[in-house]
Amino acid sequence: MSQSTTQAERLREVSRRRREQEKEDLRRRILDATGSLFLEQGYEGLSMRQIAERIGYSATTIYRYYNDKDDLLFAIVQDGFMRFGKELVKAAQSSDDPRERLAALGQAYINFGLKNPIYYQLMFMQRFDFLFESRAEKQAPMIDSFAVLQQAVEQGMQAGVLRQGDPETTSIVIWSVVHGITSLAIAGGKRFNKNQVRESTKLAMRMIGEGLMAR
Amino acid sequence: MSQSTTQAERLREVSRRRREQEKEDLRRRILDATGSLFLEQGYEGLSMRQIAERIGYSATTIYRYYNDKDDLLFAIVQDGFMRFGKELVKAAQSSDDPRERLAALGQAYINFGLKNPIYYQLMFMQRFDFLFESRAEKQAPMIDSFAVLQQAVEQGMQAGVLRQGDPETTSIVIWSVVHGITSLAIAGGKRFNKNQVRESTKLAMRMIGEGLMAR
DNA sequence: TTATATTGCGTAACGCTGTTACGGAAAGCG
DNA sequence: CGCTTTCCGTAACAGCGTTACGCAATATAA
Repeated sequence: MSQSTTQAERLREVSRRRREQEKEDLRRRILDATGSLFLEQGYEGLSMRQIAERIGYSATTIYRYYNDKDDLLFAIVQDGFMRFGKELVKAAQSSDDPRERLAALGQAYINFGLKNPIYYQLMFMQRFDFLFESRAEKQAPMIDSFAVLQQAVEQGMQAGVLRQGDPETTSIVIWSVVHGITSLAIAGGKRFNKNQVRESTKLAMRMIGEGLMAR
Repeated sequence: MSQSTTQAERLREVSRRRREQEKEDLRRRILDATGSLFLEQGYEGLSMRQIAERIGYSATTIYRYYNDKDDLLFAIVQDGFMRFGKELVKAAQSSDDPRERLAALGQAYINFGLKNPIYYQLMFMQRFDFLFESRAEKQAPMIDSFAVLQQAVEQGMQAGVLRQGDPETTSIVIWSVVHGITSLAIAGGKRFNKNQVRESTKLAMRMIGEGLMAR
């Protein structure tokens, strides 16, 4: 029955796993609470004490799971980039045609920003520094998101749809366009209405089409 | 000699002016201290008490000259936009050719961001909300800066250099490109080196040239 | 079962922050 | 000289991120 493990040893094992699971759960609860509170209060007005209150723990407890507030925010940004990356991947898979794929990527980028403005501001405007900060090599989600675009660009070049050149540079320029429109749309609020966003997007797409695509 | 004004009246007048001048001076000193401190400490880590200490006053005194910290920051942003606007105007005046003018504007925009990264982050990333917030109709510097670009676009369209279309939309798209490159260059730091910035700028200019210019 | 070791968490505190109520000193003014 | 206005500092409030410390509960071993 017990193959070289006593009952006590097995109990110790499951007990250890349960405690690890509880730790993971609490860590997740902290992250979720931070996320929801962040959506309500925004970047400023997000405090450790409020997060703690929401999950029913003391503020100091958070420090057993995250080094400091920046660490917690970095996790939020990571979470955002994972969702962002998924949207981009979904868009990239929506078509096999490189041209349509790039258009879908651009639209997916802008849509993400418009649907998650608070997160977008954190990820790309307020804490832009996280994007390039090497945080114990844990910045995979950011890199992956860019990789999706760059890969599409490379495919476009190989297929002869995009003009030849450095894929990274081309990706950066495309990123610049969609980021600019997105951030302007978010900040503009009422002054920059939906129609203007749509028109700008349309014109930007055409500009990319005629400025970067091969003919 | 005294044309219907007594000496006492004249004294009262100059005294009043002197006090007004002193108020203006102090207001300016607060703004300058905030600016220099902001350049050193950045957006976070800029406190009323530090500003006060730098000018030799109590922290509460600042509140006699600015409503709150946001009001003070708004003044800083205004200051930044005045300098920004001047750079743009200078660039616009550098050439009579609409094509060259637009290129100069784009380059001036990017240069401003690279030379004043701290200010650029405040103006266009951290407190982007100031851009569109109507603060007692005091947002002229922001509007003016955009106006310079939009005017150049209109001239370009009239001259047949730029493709016909809504000047505002075209301006937004151009702004998006330069803003994207600038913010990426600032945030990227070492990862996004000067050469990449130059290459991206060059490609972006060409994209604008072939995507928005008439042929 | 009992004793020891480890883990998990809260309390209290430090030095900050933005902001306000209040009082006192100085200057203007008749 | 006396009154009024202007100007500014002190003290305080509530809140912030963060840390040192200690207690209680649990796990482990005898």
